[in-house]
Amino acid sequence: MRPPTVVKKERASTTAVASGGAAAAPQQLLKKGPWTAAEDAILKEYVRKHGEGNWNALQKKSGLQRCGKSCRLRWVNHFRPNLKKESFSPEEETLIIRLHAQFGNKWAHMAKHLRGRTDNEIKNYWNTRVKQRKRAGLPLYPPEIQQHISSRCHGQVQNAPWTANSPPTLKPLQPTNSSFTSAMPLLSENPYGSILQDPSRGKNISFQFPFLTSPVQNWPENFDLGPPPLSVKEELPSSQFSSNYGDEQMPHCNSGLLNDLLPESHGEEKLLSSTCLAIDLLGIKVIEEMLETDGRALIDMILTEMAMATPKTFVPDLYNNCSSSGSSGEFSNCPSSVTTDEEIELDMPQLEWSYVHGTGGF
DNA sequence: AACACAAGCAACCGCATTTGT
DNA sequence: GACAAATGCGGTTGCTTGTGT
Repeated sequence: MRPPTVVKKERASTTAVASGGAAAAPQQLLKKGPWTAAEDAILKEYVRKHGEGNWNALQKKSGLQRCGKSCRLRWVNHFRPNLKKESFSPEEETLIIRLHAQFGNKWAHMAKHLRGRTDNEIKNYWNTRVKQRKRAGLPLYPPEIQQHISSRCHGQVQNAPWTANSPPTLKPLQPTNSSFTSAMPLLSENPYGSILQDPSRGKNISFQFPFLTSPVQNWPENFDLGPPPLSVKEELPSSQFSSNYGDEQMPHCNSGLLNDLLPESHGEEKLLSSTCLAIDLLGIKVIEEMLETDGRALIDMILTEMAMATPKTFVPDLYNNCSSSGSSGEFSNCPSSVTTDEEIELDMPQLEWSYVHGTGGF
C-alpha cells in the first residue's frame, strides 16, 4: 500500500484547446491540464476580491486562460476555506461507507456530511476502495451493513450483490395515517427503531437505526427507548442538493430527502429528524465519541441536514450567530437568513451546549 | 537500474439543473 | 414560457509516484 501523499503533485503536461460548449468565453485558446502557481495566484486573488461564483467572468476580467468550470473546480477542490489535506481518518472512512450504503453515488451529498472534504476526494476514495475489494474478492460493504440492507430489501436483493454504481433499489415510503410519524425519516419495522423523547418539548419522535443489527448497548441517559416505531419507511428519495458555500443567497433546496418527507412539519421536528438522520448515518457509538471529542463536527452534520430539509431557511447563519468559536468553513460565506430562530422554533445556543456537553436536550 | 504495475489524484467531459433575460 | 448562460454533478481519463520484480 502506498503511504499517504503528503504533498500533492500536479500533473506535468499541459495542453491548450479551443474553448467549446456553452461557456460564454471568447473564441480563443483556453488552457487545459494542471494549474500553475501563477494561475492559482490569479484565481485566489480574484476570489479574494470578488468572492466565489461568476466563474466565467473571472476569465474575462483576470485574463486567466481557463474556462469557468475549470476555475470553479480548482477553487472548490483546492482553495476553498477549511479544506482538509490529510488522508481520511478511520471515522471518515466508516462514515463514507455508511453514506454510500444509504445514498449511493451521491458524492456531493456525501461531501456535505464530511466537513472539509470534496466530492472528488470521496469519489476517488470510493473508486479505489471498490477496486481493492473487488480484487480481494471482498464484499463492498462490511457484513453488518450488508446484512442490514439485505433485510431492508425484504429479500429483493438477497444473494444479489450490487455494484458501486447500483445500490439496491427499495420500495417507496408507505403513507401512514399519522402525518407526524410519517414525516419522520427512516422509520421502519426494524426492531431497533425506537421513540426518541424530547424532554424539553414533551414530545416523542419515532426513528430507527438502520445499520444496527443488534440491540443497542450503552444508551445515553437521555435516550428513551420506547415501543417499536409506528410506520414503515424503506427508502429515501434520491435527489440533487444545492451547494451552500457560494456568495449568493442559498437557493431553494431541491432536497427530496427530508424536505419531501417533512412537508408540513415545524422547525423543531426537522431538527429532531435531522438529528435522527445523523444518528442513523453515524451510529450511536460514533455519536457518543463525537460528543466527547468533536461536538462541533456533530453539530455541523445536523445543521447540514437541517439546511437541506428547510427550504428558504439558512441554518448555517443560525450556526454562525450562536457559535462562540466562530467556526468558518463552507458556511462562512453565506449571507444572512431572513428566517429567524423564532420562526423555526429553535433555541440554538441551548442545543449546541447540550451537544457539546453531551447532556442531551433530547 | 530498468521495467511493469498499482495506487492516488487532478482535471476534463458530458449532461442535468438552476438562474437570468 | 422559451431560450441561453451559468453552475453543479457524476463518470472517466490520464499523469505522477511508489513498490515489487
